[in-house]
Amino acid sequence: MTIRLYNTLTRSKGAFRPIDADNVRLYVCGPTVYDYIHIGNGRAFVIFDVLYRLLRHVYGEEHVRYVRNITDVDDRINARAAERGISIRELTEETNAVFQADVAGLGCLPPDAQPRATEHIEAMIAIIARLVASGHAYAADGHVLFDVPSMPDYGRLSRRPLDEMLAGARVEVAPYKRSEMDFVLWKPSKPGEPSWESPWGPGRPGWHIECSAMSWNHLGEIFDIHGGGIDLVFPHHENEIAQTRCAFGHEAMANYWMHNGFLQVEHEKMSKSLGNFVTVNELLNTQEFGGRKWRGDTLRLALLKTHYRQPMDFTVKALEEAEATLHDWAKFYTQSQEVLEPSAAFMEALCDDLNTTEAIAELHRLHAEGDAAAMKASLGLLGLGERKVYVFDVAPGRFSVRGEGVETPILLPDEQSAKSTIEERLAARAARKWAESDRLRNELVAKGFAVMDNKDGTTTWEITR
RNA sequence: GGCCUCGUGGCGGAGUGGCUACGCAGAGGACUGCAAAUCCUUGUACGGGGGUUCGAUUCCCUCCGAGGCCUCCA
Repeated sequence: MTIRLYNTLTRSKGAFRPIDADNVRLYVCGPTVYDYIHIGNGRAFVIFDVLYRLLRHVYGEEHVRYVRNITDVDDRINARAAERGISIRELTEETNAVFQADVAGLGCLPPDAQPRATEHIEAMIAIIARLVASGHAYAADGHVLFDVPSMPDYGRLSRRPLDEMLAGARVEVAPYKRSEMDFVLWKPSKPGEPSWESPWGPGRPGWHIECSAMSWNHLGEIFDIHGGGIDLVFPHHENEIAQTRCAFGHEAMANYWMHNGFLQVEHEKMSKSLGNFVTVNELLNTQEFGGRKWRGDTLRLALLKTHYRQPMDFTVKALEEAEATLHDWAKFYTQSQEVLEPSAAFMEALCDDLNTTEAIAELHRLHAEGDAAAMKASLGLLGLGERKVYVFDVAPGRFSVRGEGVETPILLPDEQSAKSTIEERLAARAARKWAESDRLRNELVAKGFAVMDNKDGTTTWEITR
């Protein structure tokens, strides 16, 4: 099965051919752990998790290596730690712990490695040393800078010819730079800032060098796919490419560059000033967005309903739709214990540059056709399909649990009272006391149960949240 | 100013040179004490203008509109 991917390098979609099919390598830029990730970050991690799952499915679980870094040295981290009066270590540990919980909540598999920048300073220094030795970098005033004009095809990824960038530069140029485009590889630290020894004096790495060092250590000098948000194309990814290619002399750093589109919240750009900054943590654990907590799979489905390269609008309405869809699906697919292969149409959609939108349309078809086993397998590739539903059938004096997804009866605080309310309601219905029956039903609905009367005189109830 | 993306039915959102996207919402019906759930049926579309073509929503040009990047924000 051939996967086709859109490659930012070529601005076109083409067949994915790994360097080594027994060792398919994927690198994704992870978070800078100074604050909780927002839902836009979450979108990127969910998308590349789906890619990871697809690669594992096609090439075999043992033959795919996914690396997602943790950036734990950064000026924003220093600033935030000082602001909160805690140590940098405390801040990054706390933030990373929440990040891990967030991505797990979104149903993302743990990557094969999650390297930290602070553990790769030596590798960064090694790369910088190679760049200095080969004339692609120079030390000046305690800094080490990448000499951009030394790389003729700098700008290939973002399609910014060097001369145009120079002409259009609006940056105030530091005096020690030879060219205004040159970027920092190493810089001196102020007192109190994290600092490491280096051949150019004590200091800390620039931002871009971290990813070059970590991908090199964990995936090699050249690898298959590098992913991230579209805003990273320039300058971050462009600079990573410059560093890695000039240090190791290959034609590429990664053969395929994939970038996800931006996300808006309720038709507006997400920003702190607009007050619509939505974190994954608050979606999962608080009622701040839309007045309720959201399940991770609901967020995930909502994120995947839009193709990853498109800009998307994140709305309460979309979440409610996704939640209803998953509930319906779960009632269906939990009826099957079997897990077969994903359907051919589903695979075709996913292999076509991760067309999750079309893949989801196929899930609706499988649902309509009653193919629960194929649906479970297909859902699994999207990281969905783990939802349990609790469906109870009750006749006077008898409760039974229905649905293969239910191993043990649930233990909700309201469960006992729900049971007795349902018994009461059955009695009221038997006596044709409709007002009483409706009152009890409303009571149950308010508590989060759906109540459905069957033709045979029994009642079915479900937990809806 | 430079680079880039997008503009599809009430809403969300795929895709294609000629053939139903899909979902939600809506309408009608079956079922129900009433509901819910489920099932059946059903309507509405490709920003404007040119061009290429037997034929364009789908390719080209242009205009209008929305958005992103151009100093560390996914």
